[in-house]
Amino acid sequence: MPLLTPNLGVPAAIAGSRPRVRFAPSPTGYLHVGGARTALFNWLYARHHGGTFILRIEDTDAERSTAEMVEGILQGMRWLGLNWDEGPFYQTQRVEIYRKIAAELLASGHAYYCFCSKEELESRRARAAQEGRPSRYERTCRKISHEDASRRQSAGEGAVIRFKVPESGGTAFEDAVFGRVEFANAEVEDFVLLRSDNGPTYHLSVVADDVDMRITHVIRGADHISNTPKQVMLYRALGVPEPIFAHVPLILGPDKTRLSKRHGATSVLAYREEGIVPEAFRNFLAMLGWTPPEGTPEILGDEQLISLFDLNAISRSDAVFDRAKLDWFNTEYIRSYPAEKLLPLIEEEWAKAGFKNQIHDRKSLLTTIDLLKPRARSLKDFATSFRAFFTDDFEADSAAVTKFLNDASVRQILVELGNRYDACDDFSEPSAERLLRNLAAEKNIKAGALINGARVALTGQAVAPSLFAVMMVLGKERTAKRLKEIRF
RNA sequence: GGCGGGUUCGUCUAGGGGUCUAGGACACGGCCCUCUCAAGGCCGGUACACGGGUUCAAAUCCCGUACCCGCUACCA
Repeated sequence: MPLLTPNLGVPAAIAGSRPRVRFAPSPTGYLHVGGARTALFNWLYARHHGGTFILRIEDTDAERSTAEMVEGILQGMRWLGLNWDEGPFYQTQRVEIYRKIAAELLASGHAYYCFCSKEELESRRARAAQEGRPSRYERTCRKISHEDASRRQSAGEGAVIRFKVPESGGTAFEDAVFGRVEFANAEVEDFVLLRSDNGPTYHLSVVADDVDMRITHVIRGADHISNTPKQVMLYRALGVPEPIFAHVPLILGPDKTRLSKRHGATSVLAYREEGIVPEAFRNFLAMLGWTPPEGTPEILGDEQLISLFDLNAISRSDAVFDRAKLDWFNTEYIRSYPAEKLLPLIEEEWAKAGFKNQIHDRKSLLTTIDLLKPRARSLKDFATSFRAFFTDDFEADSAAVTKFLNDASVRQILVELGNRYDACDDFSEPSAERLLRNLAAEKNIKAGALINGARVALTGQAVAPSLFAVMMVLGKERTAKRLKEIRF
């Protein structure tokens, strides 16, 4: 019977203490949904165990990293509510650490200088590919004596530092999600640790930082599985205990290929733009590849997510990003939030849309929101289809007008209805309904036709809450006025 | 190509030898409710990639094939 908690090889001192996890994005792009989920899992794990969540920016690729992307990632993290306890640390500010470790590895005989030029390597690779041979680095410079290498290096000859990968045997690790994963060492090339510009390579900087930051659990995308043996070798060469690795499967587009722009929005900030509630997005992301214990509902707020989350319930197969399900989570959250909680989110939406709310009485604002929220699919609805509830400055949906306000006699009766509301003393839901139905009977028209027409006159939409509830929220004045003066 | 991994309804998944004529959620279809649209209630269809084993018994274990994903850089 295999236990579900692997990697028992980790020293108790590390495994037993409070976990320290990190999210380490590279600012070569915005925060995409895959990265966001990785960040979320790290955050949930840290919060569940009372551990520490660290943010580290892996910006060692000067060519492709930009300050804007860093800002975007930070914004995305904040919007998602993934607050970090330490950092953000920037790798470009920590290069000394990496150089020191590279020098250590060199001194201990675990690494060596390589003088092969990029061009040389490239043509060798091309040739190998052509001949159908594996295009691994041939370890040419491994033969150079330590003395010769140091001499050439200090004479100014360009060089990189490569790791000496064992030529036989295998390197295995126990993944918390995938179980035991093993690679033949012969498949792993002598990878570069330090580039000729003295900058670290990914493998060096991650391991150096994870060691330095005392990371206990490396929770990251499954695209890193193949990199892991290299990193494991580094830990071992350094004589440092390995962390627990947990690789989480990737998120795919609807066509089951890697999620990309062609599939629609991949930046988490785009979902903020679309009126998604952060908590709904978190819940949705958590369910992509992770399953709560049997019998738990799928709508899980942050506290529940934190208390239920665990690494062993993470799936091993990639998951398709399902927009319809995200929207469902969003509607569930919107309808479950009290109006007070919704209001600031809606105000943000109004600000984005440049919309001016004309209801200044907080109480009626909240009542209106409560009436509307069960029908909201997105926060955006409050600035678009629900517009007529918050301002007199609204347009009508033309399809709704042709469907329910085409008949001149209906329009005429609506004016009459407006007059009667004006004149009535008791403007309550039952009386408003009674009044309308009586008028319909009087004019020999179906109440439904009048109701539908009135709805469009009042809201500009064919779709809205129950008409008389709408009237109450609008108030007598507005209701009467909109019925008497239909502008469309 | 090589190496690593994955494969249960359209999607996320439950399940880990008999309890599976395979369960849930989203989506979809129908009906009810009804002033529209949601919501809600009821009903419904759709899945163990394929082929071989092992076993009294396989969605569950083994092997192979197919397909998909990842890695294969002085990117991360």
